[in-house]
Amino acid sequence: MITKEMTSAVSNLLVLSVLKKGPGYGYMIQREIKHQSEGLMDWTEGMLYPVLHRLEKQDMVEARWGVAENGRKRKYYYIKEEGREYLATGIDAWYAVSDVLIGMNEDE
Amino acid sequence: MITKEMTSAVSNLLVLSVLKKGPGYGYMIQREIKHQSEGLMDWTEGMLYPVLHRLEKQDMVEARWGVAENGRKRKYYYIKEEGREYLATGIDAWYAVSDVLIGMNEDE
DNA sequence: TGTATATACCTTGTATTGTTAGGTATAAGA
DNA sequence: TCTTATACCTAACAATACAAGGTATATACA
Repeated sequence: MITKEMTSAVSNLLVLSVLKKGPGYGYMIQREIKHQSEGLMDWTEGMLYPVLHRLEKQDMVEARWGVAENGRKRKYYYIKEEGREYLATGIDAWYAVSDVLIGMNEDE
Repeated sequence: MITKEMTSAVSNLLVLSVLKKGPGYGYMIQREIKHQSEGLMDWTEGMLYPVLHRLEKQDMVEARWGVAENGRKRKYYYIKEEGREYLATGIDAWYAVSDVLIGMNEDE
């Protein structure tokens, strides 16, 4: 029961987490997140592409059209320094929120 | 740097976490969350009250007008069984998402 | 050859919701 | 008296997940 709000909260972070390890393109990122989450997070394209476009507009990633081995066109995304910083601070923030949630629920 | 999306993702859970320990009213819930988060989460009223009204409409809490010791009117909220269940599954989901995020960032 | 599936990109409309900015009212303290 | 804290509320705006649509090419299979 991953709420859409939780999805929203981590979408940027998960995409950047993928790109941190190397360039990626939309379809590949979608499958990678699905794989890494063991099917828990299976984003629609209407979810994925706007995220990528937003990250690009915010200068966290850079997009370049490229060609795959099979000749198919692909838009590759590369993480930028700002993206790395955003990811690092975002993960810290996630931990901070987690701590609050856990702290308020551990003592019965 | 808690994003608004993260706030959105835990707002229900934090309010229910407070009410799990006993009845509460708006202003008290707001301060309690601010206190428990050490100031990290300081919600505006325009944020808090819609959350409470939503939880009520979704039958996760019950609201009853009451009177404080000083004679001031207060709207007290009581968690319902559905609220407890939502909280439990919500926390599980939060852990699951956390695991994915951590898993994608631990191996360098 | 035809066709279904996987790959690969995109946008638009709808509903939800955080934020900002307002409003009302009472109790306590200076 | 006046300010601050307490205590509730709503409306307008902007951001965004999701559903549903669109286009196009490569591959596998009948």
